[in-house]
Amino acid sequence: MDYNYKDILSALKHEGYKLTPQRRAVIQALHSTYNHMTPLEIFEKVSIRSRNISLVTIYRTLDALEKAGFICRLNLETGRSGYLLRRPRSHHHHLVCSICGVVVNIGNCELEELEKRVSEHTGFKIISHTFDISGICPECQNGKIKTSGVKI
Amino acid sequence: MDYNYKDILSALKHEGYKLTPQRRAVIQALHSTYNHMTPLEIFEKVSIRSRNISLVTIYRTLDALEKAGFICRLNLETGRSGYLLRRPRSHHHHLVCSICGVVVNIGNCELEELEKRVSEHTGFKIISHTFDISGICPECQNGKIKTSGVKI
DNA sequence: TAATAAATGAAAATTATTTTCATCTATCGT
DNA sequence: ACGATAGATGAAAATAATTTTCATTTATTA
Repeated sequence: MDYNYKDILSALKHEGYKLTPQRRAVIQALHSTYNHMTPLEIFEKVSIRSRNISLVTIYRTLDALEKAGFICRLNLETGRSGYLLRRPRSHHHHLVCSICGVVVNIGNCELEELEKRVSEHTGFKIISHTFDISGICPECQNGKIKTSGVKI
Repeated sequence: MDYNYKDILSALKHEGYKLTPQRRAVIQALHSTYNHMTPLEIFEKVSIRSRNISLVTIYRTLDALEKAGFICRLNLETGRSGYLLRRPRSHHHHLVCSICGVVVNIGNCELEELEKRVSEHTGFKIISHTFDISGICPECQNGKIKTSGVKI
């Protein structure tokens, strides 16, 4: 089950956040695509419609949304951060195309068993794992130039 | 099999890099610990012995060493980069303590099978994967404050 | 509708990293 | 050992991402 726009608004409100036009705009932007966006990209996207938002607010909103668990943060190869709506809500990983940046989710994470063995072997108390795969998506393999998202 | 100081020097030379005192110092610093270090930390460590190195050179040397495959780069939780000598040379992953930063290697990567399934399912040509686990090491679970490395 | 805690924007501050360019030096052929 | 030279270095500036500060505004709730 994915989060939708209304889900997020009411959940945020329930957690004590105020529903400002800026926050609505950021959530809407994230909700409108399946691709990851950097804070700057979100800023640019949101700014097309209304001039009433600053990049700082984007950063702050993304922090809040990430803490509240509504979005995923990607460590992009460039060292920057990319964000996308959490789809699905359950634990999953991301497959990111090195060329066009399209993101495909990988569900059915099968790493818990490995994680358990690692814990037993090292004595670490495991908090989390990240598993990101990069590769070339089918479209880019065919030489098409493409930058929009695809849902799988 | 790990890389050692001499291995790296001769391999670098063989690849056309000049063996400058600065590069020797960076390699030595990386070789002296099993923990990851940021470029700044390496700079500070190296600067204790000699004043003859600039942070820029650290960055450039790390780039070269990473391209040549002698060191691993970690995407730290802070969004910064941490570097450590490639030990062992073979494919492996890192378990990083969220508190003290100690790094433990995880060999016998068992993700190739998963990677293959992902490739078949999505049509992506897989280039690489990252799998990083964070947790609390045994020492930090016991409340000890500790910042030095441990080899496992 | 008023009170107020939280959110915002503008600007500056911080921090990481890269680039530019003049100078220097490790290496190689003699 | 010596000189030529491609490559390496350092200083400073440029770039870029992110965070902080603080005065002002606003969504919420009584």
